[in-house]
Amino acid sequence: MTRVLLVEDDPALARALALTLRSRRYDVTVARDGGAALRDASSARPDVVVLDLGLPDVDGIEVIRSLRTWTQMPIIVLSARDGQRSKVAALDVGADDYVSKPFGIEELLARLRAATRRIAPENGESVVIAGDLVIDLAAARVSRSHVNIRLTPTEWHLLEVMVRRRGTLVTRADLLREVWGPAYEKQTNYLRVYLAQLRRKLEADPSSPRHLITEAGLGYRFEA
Amino acid sequence: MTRVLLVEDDPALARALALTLRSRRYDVTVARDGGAALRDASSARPDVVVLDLGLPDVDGIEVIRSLRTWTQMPIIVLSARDGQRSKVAALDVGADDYVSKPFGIEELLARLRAATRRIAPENGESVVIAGDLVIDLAAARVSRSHVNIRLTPTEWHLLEVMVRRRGTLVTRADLLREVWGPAYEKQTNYLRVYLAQLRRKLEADPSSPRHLITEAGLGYRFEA
DNA sequence: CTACAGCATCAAGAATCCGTCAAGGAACGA
DNA sequence: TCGTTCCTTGACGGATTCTTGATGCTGTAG
Repeated sequence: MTRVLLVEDDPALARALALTLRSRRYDVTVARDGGAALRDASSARPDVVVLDLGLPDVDGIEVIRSLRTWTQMPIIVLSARDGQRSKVAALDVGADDYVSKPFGIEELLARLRAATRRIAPENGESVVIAGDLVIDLAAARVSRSHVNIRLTPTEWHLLEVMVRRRGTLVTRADLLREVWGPAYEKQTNYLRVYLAQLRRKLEADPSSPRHLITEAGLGYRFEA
Repeated sequence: MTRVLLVEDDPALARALALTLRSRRYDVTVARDGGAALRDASSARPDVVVLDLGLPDVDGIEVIRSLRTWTQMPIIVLSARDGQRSKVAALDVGADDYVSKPFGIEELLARLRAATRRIAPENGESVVIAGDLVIDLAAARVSRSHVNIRLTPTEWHLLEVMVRRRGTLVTRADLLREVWGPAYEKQTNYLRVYLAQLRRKLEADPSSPRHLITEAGLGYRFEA
């Protein structure tokens, strides 16, 4: 289910939009101001952000800028202002799309579909095979020698990030940011603990891993 | 330079847009109808398509659909029709963005920037080949004669800086500043130690290096 | 021929990083 | 409510990496 973070200060509009989106099977979180938006973006880990530029506390442009310091998640901007200026500014600091009020709900839905479609085909093939491991990214399943393996949510999230970038180095900061959020970039001990757990579950010989490789001082790498 | 395929049947508008885009250092190809658009998209290999929906021969929606059968290049739709329907239809068959006429040129430029920013990280040609050395800057890997080589963080950082500026001299101060920080600009002995280590790991004959060249009195240079 | 400067090499102690274990606490479902 | 699962946190030994100083090499100038 696609997770949407809706940032909207007008309670009536927020309610209406959330209702419609939920009826289309989106998982919606609502934030009422910029502060809450930044907090929720890092805690709820949405797939897309729908952001109203007119917020009570901080400028919407600033919210976009803050988000873009640590994440590439798609941001769709809503705005009553019809001026070119805010439109250009929003897109330039990293927004992906812009919808002017008044807008039809169908247009917003179409843009949501377009935004999520863009992030979906990150790696086309969703089943990755590495030795006797089979990792299905779409279905969120892992098996070893045809036996299903249970992973906790955090374990899975970590594995997913590494597998999507298989073959390449993923820095510790990248992993921590992706899985735990930008506030945890320094908690490298989390990685130690979870990598050990993943290795115990996935590797034939956890003490000499063949897939979950440590790049000392830099980060980790998933090898197929 | 970013290549733009502009699909626009109105000659006046096409001229005006092409002129503006070229003044902003885009490489513009103009197609006057849907057929030409499809042909040019496959021959000119643009980075982005700007497509007017109102074409003389085929429906713009069909053009998008055809393009999407073989390419994921960003498509920005222009349209005089202000109806929700064509907007939704265009986005749903795979357009990335939609701009309603009349639009400001600044808005189009902003959307172009947003579209190219999305594809940018894919294009980074990051593999450098130097003799039997293969250096993948994105994946942070080095191999010699197809054998993987382990580098420590500092070794890698140093090599990365030199490879990114391959062929040109990199002064000692530049290297020290990049890798160890501005406070270490005088610690030239670090360079001696680490260059020796890199040569031992990367060069066939470390005592007569072919890639990691010393420029006496100045600095070092990476040769491919 | 000798002195010297600049660079290469080597080795060893210091600092940092990694894997592992275990325990306490939070969240969740029955 | 209770029990289970999952997440967080701290500690420790061992391995890796960084730093530092000493020593060797080479070409140039006096």
